[in-house]
Amino acid sequence: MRLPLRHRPPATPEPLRRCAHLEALAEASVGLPLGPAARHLVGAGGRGRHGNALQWHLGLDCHDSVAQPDWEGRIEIKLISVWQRADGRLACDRIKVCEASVDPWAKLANVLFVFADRLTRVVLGHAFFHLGAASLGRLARSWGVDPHFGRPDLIIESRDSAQGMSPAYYLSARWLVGEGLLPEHPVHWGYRFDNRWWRDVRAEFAGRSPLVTLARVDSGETTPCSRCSGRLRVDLDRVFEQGWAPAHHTMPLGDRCALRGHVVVDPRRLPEPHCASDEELFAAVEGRVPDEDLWRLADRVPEPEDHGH
DNA sequence: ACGCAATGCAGATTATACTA
DNA sequence: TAGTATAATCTGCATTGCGT
Repeated sequence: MRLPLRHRPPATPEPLRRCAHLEALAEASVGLPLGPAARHLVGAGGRGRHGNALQWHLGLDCHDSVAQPDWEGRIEIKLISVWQRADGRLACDRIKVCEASVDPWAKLANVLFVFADRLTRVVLGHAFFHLGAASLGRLARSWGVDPHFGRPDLIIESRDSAQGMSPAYYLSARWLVGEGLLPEHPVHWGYRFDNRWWRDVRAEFAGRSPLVTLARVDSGETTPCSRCSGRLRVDLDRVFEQGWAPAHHTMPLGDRCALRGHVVVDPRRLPEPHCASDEELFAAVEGRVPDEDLWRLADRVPEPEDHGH
């Protein structure tokens, strides 16, 4: 259920904060696959595991739900899962800001939003956001409007549980679009997402998510599996038209490929990685990066002398 | 009537506490 | 210390509702 906001919006915006080091990392994160780090990281929780993986790649520890912004106490980092709509524009879900006991206005004062593709978990881009006078004025309308019928962009929602409530602040997906954080025009990167198919496949394979494989041939009825010596039967016309298609793994079936759903994707929809080779990106998306080959973005981006604070 | 997008619920998973 | 039960967590997905 929805509740009234607990924190009154500030009368004046907080100052703009920036950091040249974080800007360099954000720029380098294009084409960063989050899957391997999410899988291998100890303590990376199920729901927030890709957000934790991003923080690890940026050189941070995975501490969640702290009142202070993630980066040097100045800038909050938020991972947004995105997917393509039918017309090629990007869409996203609403995001959690913080627990209802924490001041969301302070958290949102300066934010780095990082957008990752929902199907492949590859970073597509980012946006720095400052809650300045204009955007503060818009978001402040959420204070005082009816939580249900006023359609606020910042809400508190709590879930009934036996032990009481666990209320938290959330930002609507509408707000992210309205503030221009997602591109308004169709994009060439990322994939559509079919949640019905995703759910059915996960249900069929004991809750495990489908494995992603890149199409390596233009035509025919199968494409080779990069994890084993088998092949994937797939509608390649659909792959190159829609971006991806469900696939069936034929025998022989390697250990990693057994008991999993499969999807084949058009590799041309992956972004050009800024800080990795194409082969590193492909291996990560296809889930064939051994622990010892796991690399960290922060180790590849030199820290500038002047952070420009 | 149909397909897609907005909305809100709760499943799936991990963290923590507790027991043997 | 290992194993089991309970609590806490947030995003993924089902449903609703709208527009064509």
